[in-house]
Amino acid sequence: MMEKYKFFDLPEFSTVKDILENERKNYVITLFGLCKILYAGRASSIATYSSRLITFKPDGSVLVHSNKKLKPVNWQPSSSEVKVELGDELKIYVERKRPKEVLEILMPIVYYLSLSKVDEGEFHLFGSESEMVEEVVKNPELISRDFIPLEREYQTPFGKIDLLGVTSTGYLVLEFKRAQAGLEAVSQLKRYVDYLSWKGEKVRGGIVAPSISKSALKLLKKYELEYFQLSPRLLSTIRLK
Amino acid sequence: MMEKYKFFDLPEFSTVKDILENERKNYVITLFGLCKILYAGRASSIATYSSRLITFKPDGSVLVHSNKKLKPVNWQPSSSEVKVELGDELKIYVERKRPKEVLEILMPIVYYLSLSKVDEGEFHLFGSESEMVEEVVKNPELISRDFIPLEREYQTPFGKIDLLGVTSTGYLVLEFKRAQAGLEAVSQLKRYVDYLSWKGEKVRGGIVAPSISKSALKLLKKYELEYFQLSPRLLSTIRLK
DNA sequence: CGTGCCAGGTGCCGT
DNA sequence: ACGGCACTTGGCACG
Repeated sequence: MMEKYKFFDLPEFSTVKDILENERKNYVITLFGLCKILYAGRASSIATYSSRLITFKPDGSVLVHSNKKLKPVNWQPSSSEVKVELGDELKIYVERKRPKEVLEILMPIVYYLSLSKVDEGEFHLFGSESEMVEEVVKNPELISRDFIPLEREYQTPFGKIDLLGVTSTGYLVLEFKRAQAGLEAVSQLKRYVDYLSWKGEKVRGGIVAPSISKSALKLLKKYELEYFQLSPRLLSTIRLK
Repeated sequence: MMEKYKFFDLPEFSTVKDILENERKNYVITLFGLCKILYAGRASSIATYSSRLITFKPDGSVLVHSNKKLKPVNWQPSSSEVKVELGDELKIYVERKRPKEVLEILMPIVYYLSLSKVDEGEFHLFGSESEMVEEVVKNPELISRDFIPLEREYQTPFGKIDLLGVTSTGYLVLEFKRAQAGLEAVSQLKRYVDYLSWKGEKVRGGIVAPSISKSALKLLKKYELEYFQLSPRLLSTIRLK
């Protein structure tokens, strides 16, 4: 019977190697120790010797955390291979095939190692962009009296339109944003509208978002596009105090 | 003298509360246990009871990890406040002021708690977009014989231009990408070129990137923009085998 | 597998 | 603080 968790105080390098090689698929493994880290792949980086927390997940993901922020200092996405070499320092290589990337972790000392039987669990998120689209499809009058939705995720050679519909004046392209729309949202919408125009269609375009930045609104008007205010619906049972 | 690390096997709720309240600024604290998680803020979510790893950093960031992927299931960015309530379950509230967001962690059991004195360390990254711009500024002939760089990060009302320069035919707007350029890059460039055109300037635009997607290239040509192939330089001492 | 794009994106730097 | 934008973006869905 596999244990739920285990802790090794000042483990020998050989113990760390053994565990990383044989238990990596069964447990989330956390190392705390001094480490220097070299990364080479899409970019390259050096993190000088410092004490950090390193986490290995069963799917091959690796995270190296400092004492600040959410993002790891270095990392390797899932389906990475782990190799360990013994020596004066413990050397851990984490390699990814495509794109080819290598993470090299050098550890003169490992203060502790822990094994944790972590589960996946169920997870539900509310308030996504696609939920906004659904709401408009169900209640097209949120956009205008004469709006008729035609197709979600309408494919063009230059990206897909969140929601394509028609009004009395022709096609209406809608681009949804769950948070405030910025310049990028306007440029994206413009790209889709341009495409339909090139095809000779009569077409309008609109951003659907809870808010829009001032410069985005200015650009929107320059391009003769429109803005429709709509917020994502959060789960009613979860409320801020 | 503060210890480098510490481990608590099956800690009492009161111990967890005490440590979270008094040592949070000094150590990275890791909890392993069963937990259910409610999140409400920009969106809302529910993660049902499951064993997960929870990390509290001194700056207030909190990460809840499952056994898969790089990204935490739930999280809270730095400068969040932590409150702990005792009861049948341990209740941990992590609150953020702006935007107002709450993370509620319910734990019927904590298998272990660990304290780790994690440091920040030095970090250097090579191969960023700004390094590509620097290279072109130093060697403008990488673009063309007659290209003269004028200004980096040139501000327009519709975003900033990575590098603005002139050639014998007028202005040249350059948009850099460290990885393959896609449709978004082209739309972004078009936005800047449009702006200078509206101002009545004679202007060309180009993407500078190691590669460009097929559809992006097609769009680029539709818009009469250009593509210049250039890769970011990685650190020479770090090489893939 | 390439390509597009959303994300509770995060983080950084500017006004 | 607001806003624009890069990021080893990560992650997913779809051709």
